[in-house]
Amino acid sequence: MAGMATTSGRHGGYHHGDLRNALERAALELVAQNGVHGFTLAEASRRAGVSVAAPFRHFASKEALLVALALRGYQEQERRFAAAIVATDDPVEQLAAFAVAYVRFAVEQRPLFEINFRAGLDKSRYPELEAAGGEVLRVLNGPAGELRPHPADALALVHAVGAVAHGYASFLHEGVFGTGEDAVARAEEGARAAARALARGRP
Amino acid sequence: MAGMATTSGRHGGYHHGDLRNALERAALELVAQNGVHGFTLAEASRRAGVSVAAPFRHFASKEALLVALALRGYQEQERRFAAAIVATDDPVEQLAAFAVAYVRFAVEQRPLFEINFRAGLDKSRYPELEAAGGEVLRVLNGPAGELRPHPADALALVHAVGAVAHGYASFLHEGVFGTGEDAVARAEEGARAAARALARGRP
DNA sequence: GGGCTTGGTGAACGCTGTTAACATGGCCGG
DNA sequence: CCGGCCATGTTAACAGCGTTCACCAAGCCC
Repeated sequence: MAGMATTSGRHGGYHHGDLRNALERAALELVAQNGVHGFTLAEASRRAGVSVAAPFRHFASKEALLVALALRGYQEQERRFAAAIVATDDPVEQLAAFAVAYVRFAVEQRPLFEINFRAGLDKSRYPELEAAGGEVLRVLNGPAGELRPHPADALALVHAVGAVAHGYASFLHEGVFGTGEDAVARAEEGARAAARALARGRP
Repeated sequence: MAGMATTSGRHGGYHHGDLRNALERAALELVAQNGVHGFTLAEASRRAGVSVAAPFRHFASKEALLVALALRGYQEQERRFAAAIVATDDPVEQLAAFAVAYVRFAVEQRPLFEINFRAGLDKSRYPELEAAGGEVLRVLNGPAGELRPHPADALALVHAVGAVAHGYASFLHEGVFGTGEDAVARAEEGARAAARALARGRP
């Protein structure tokens, strides 16, 4: 179904009608299959049923397509983190839920996670990325941040929990915990336990 | 000096004499400048003063060159982690030193760090990598591991500290802590504090 | 000193990203 | 209703990349 040129059938011929989205979806498929370095604009064009030059009507470059997806990745992180945090009032459990949500995002949206952290996108050349990344942090701790207790070192704590969750996610993808659902569970449990330990172990 | 064809001058002409090492050094330079995705075998060949086909006498593919460097990266991690751990007998401080060493490795050997974790090398297709990665863990905790107290959950603790250190290193490279020496110090300090909190916060 | 092995060369292939010139067709004003 | 415009497709071309192949140079060993 991904090889069809159109989704609604209205634009049968010369014009695709929804190429931008079709390219983004094809890109995610390719990243899922071959990793971010194995994604190719030409192959994405083929899957969308379009010539290799067509994508440049919608994206300035291959990198720009990845940037668009990276933005979606940051938004998705934001959404998931916010949902995790409002689920409880206990600040320790908020951090634990944040850590678990981080690992789940890396697992369930692996292509987005890879694009965000392994595509080598130069944030200084794409200020939109910088902004989106900051936005994610702001959800956790900022002016009107969502975390309840707001101690003075809340930012440092969020950094520490984010770091440990990121590490578990990376190690999971690296195969350190093995493969399969067991490995995912180990990573989630490790991240949760580490978040609690960090939240309590800070004087 | 990296542009010269020979290092010792003995092989002036047709044969390079030390091409394998020259290519590895050129590759590290390129990764340092352009990131792992911006490294090009052709450019490395040019810097070594050799034709683009020459590298294939020493490496089966571009990926194989990266694998060779990844092995060096794992060895370097091993060396640094072992040194950090023998510096003290206090198990908590051993873990803290390990975390700091992890961040320092990422900073001082950034190209190796990037090749290890961002090159997208398929460990299942390069068992040597799998083995080298396991070796690093063995230094920290294994049969005859170096960590002193060896509680039952020592492996989980090493995973947690490794994860948080990896996260701090990644966030540092991502620019989360800003740029410059201050950012490095913040990452090191965060990793050290987190390691201590984890080491103590585990019942 | 002749031949084998190691390690270079140059040309060629197909694939990639990217650009330029041209084609199509949906839509909007007359 | 229709003619033209603009967004969005096409084809053709280019340079750079990884990789292979046939050929060549030179150090080495008997």
